[in-house]
Amino acid sequence: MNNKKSVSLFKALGDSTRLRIIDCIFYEAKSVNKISLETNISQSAISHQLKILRDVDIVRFEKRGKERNYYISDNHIKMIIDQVYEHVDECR
Amino acid sequence: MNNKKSVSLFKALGDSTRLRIIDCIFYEAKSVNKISLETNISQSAISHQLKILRDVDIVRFEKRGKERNYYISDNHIKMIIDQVYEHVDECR
DNA sequence: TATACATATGAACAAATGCTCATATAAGGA
DNA sequence: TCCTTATATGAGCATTTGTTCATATGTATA
Repeated sequence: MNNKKSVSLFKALGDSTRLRIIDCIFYEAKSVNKISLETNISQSAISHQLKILRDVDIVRFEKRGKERNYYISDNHIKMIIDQVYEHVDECR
Repeated sequence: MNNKKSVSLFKALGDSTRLRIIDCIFYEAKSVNKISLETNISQSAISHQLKILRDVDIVRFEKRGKERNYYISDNHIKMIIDQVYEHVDECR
């Protein structure tokens, strides 16, 4: 039927918390704790939302001791997000 | 705060029904009825969802008699959607 | 103006979503 | 091994979302 993966991808991006997380790690990988501190969103909420972002492969992590450093999976995703930001900026 | 407009845009795209509507009118404007017939989604549901797409300016319409011919607002939006389709196709 | 067709809209309801709180798991250091 | 720090996860709950059904609005034509 309709492209399920695209829906999931858009859905994952269509949430304020998740977009804030994405912004937060857009240019450098960060631990869950750091994301939580910088965004002022609870650790639990961050973890829950990171799982959703992981599931659609928007983010991945690298282990570093007991930390997990999350980053945006690839540049294509970044480009798409950038395009949307550009688009909404243009429109006014 | 976080870019509300981007969230709304992604959210609007993150629904199966709405993406089917978008696919349906991607290359040519169509009336609500035609969209309803081609997608096999009720007229009411189409109307409700078109409102959401209108609100974030993903679609617009042109009156043509008693019909309203809906189309994708601009090419930037189309490009973004295309990019996502491309992206999910690549990933497998 | 009356009728028919096209579209929009409100209410109601079920399903999905996101948060918090409590707790589990994982991993490094004493 | 025990403790501490970092992260994940499940349950519960309130909110949001998408659908249907019924009806309203809008517009052309007889």
